[in-house]
Amino acid sequence: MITVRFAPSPTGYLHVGSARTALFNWLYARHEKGRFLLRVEDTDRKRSDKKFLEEILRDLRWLGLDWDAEPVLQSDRFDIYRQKAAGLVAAGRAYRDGEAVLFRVEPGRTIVVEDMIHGRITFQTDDIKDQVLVKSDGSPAYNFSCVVDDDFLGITHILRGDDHISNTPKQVLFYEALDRPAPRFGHMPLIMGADGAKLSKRHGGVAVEEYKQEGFLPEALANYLILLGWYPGQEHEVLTLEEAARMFDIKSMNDVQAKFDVQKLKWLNGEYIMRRSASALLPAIKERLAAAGLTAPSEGYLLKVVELYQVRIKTFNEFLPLADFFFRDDFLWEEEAKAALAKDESRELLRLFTARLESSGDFSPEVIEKLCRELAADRKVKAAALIHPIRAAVSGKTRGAGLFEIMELLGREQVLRRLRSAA
RNA sequence: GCCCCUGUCGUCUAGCUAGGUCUAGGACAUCGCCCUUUCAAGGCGGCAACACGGGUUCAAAUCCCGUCGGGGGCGCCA
Repeated sequence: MITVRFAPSPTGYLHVGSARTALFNWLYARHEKGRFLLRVEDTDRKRSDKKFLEEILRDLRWLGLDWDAEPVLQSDRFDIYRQKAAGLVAAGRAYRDGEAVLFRVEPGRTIVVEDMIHGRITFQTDDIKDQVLVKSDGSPAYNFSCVVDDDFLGITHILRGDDHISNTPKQVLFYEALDRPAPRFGHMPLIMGADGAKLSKRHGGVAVEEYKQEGFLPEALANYLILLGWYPGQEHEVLTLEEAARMFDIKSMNDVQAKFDVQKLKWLNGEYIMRRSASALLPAIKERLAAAGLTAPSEGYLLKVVELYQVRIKTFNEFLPLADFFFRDDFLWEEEAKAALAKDESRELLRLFTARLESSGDFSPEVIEKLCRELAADRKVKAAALIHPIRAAVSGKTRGAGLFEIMELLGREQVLRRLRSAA
């Protein structure tokens, strides 16, 4: 059985690149019916914070990941590392330099790593200097604690970022000195920003949390992230984690760095939003309403609004700017909407329409539309010439859901009030 | 400076392991048309790539070499 791990360092938020690493490890474990473990690399006590760890775990769960054992903390295992290091000193493989312990790297050797993603990679020990095992303050150096713990946890496969490639020969040397079998390694290319530079804030966010706040669905983010470096095949781009786990094949992972494309993420998110039932979208929408200090008149009302708009938004944050008028009278007016009411003829049409609407007892979309088209015909103008001003008066927007459905939802009183004040 | 990874449309990629079926396929983005009260959604269509230079071969996106480009590493950070 295979065992893999994700080893976050609790010194900050969960980076989307790290999230992708975690995702692929999870995918591999689930596909192989193996185990997925978490190890917390909190050896730097000054920078590590329990709060960060909790956030990271929360974000991993949010993405849909689960793990098979309680996370192991490296800060609990300092004695072990020191013991192992002392053992290497006793065996003559390491030496003390003050309080620190250094590993002696034998020159003139070639280290060959059969990488699961890149294939064979060779290194020369001449390029590697002696390695710190234990620092002067007694804490373990990264590569050493990493090896000790991966061995302790029974890790069989290490899937990590390309930035760890140069750590690999050092770690291989440690396994050898410890007389322990080394796991298989697989290094996946890093994600870059749209301009090819390191992914940063200006590319649209680096933290998983930021995407959550932007209004992305975890399923969409996870889906997008696994598409960066792995191709499930045509017709299979939109898939759940479970489907991905079933189809996953580490041999088909790409060995080329990929650029993070927010456009495609948005498209995917839009796909998820539009395919989901409106009621499933309610919690996220309610959050946005609450943040703006708004409330919906009723659950049923909100549900209908969402049904009307879920096909038109790519993220949840796009909802309110488009649909605020359903929840407040002081809604946002687009400049183009104001322009639609600027002409005297437009307001004249609006007044005539308002009068006809007032005298109608029925307020169904069909009747409103009939009234609208009749008036247009009577005045010998195109229906659009009337519809646009009405939309503007009622919503302050030039775009949105079908006007007659909007009006029915808003209700007779509210619509008439807005029409009168706009005319 | 040294070491390592890598180079197919703007982006993600299929194809490369076993060279011909590739006038290089799909998706996102973009452009146009249809639908239509608008915006979406949907349908149809267009634009768009084998980094460059050598070599091997009857034949190269696919194999080999070099150049150039992108990225990572060389911490008592992780």
